[in-house]
Amino acid sequence: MLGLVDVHNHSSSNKGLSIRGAQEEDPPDPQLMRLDNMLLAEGVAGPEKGGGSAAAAAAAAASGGAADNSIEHSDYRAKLTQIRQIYHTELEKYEQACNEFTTHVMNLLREQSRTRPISPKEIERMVGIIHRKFSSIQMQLKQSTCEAVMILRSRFLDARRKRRNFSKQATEILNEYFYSHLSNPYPSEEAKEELAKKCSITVSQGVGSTITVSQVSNWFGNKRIRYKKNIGKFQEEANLYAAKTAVNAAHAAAAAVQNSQANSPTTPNSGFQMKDEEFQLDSAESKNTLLSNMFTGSSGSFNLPNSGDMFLSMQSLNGDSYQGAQVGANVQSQVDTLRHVISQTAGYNDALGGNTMYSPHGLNANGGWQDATTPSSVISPTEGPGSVHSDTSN
DNA sequence: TATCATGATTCACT
DNA sequence: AGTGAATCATGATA
Repeated sequence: MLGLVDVHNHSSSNKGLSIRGAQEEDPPDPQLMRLDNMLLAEGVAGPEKGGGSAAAAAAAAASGGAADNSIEHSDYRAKLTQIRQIYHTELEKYEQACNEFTTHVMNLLREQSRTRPISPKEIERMVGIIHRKFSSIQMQLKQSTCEAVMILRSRFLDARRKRRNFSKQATEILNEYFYSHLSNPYPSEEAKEELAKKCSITVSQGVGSTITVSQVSNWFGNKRIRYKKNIGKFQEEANLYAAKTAVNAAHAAAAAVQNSQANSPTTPNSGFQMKDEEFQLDSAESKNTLLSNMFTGSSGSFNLPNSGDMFLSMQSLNGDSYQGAQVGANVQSQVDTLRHVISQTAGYNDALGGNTMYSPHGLNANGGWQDATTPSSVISPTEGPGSVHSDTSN
């Protein structure tokens, strides 16, 4: 049985006086057994190595959570280690105190034995009392340790079982990504990690509140499905974020234009300018045609020498220069935003119940998102299933 | 307290 | 393994 104060091992200094018997007298306490078993199971008692990881894994398995538990695990382990340390420190203190007290009593008895006869039975009785007293103290320690572990564990589980809303900033970051990648809202593993990191940095939900990659995945899963289910409901939100990112895109593009003009002063007119007057076209249709031409129908598979250079990117889209290779993330985001902004300025009425302003260009006929890596997935910004430009023009 | 919003879970599918 | 869809469970709000 672990953790019981074994005075025998420490009482060699009690010359001549036997102090055995205390434990033999006590029947095994079932409650103490339970506490010991639990502490062992939780990795608080027992061998130091790997303490708590099994329990954390068990807790994770019990919660049925996804694979991305490393952060929670390390959190859990760290706290369990803390509890473990406190437990062992206290235990040691109690052992020491018990020994010291026993020694002290022994010395007293020894002194008394000069003036009166002291039977071994009396000594045993005294030692028994001391041991029982310290055992009960130990029991309390074990009990409170168990409680601490239970609390930690329940918190660990609750954090995953209970739903907690993300902070506004975190939701904003996720939404910004979603709406600026609306044509293909499937962040890569790296992007998810990046988002999780970004959200966790920005988030101030309190101690230990991080957003994990699986939470990002959950969020995008939910978002995609809910967006698709009721695009109209998300119109306003989409407009908001598109406008937001459009500002960034415009800034980036303006900077890019400046750059490129500095490099080549004789910019051809066919170049893409981030100015409204460049899009002074008659109808939404023509604007969308322009866009369709610009993107050659691809929802975003083009090769960029410099993903941040909007102007050069657009020029490189002419002809067959796009390769269907890796999408420049920044430009893709800007492209999505621009599509939205352009469709937004195409004369649709905001008052029309909201299912017209932001056409779900990223959705294909089956209601699924186009695969951005498939060059054949030609889709016009407003030619998706939710496209209602013909309706709204009436 | 009813209702909606939303994060998490489950399951089937590819 | 990643995703869509359905569903659950809880938080927020009117």
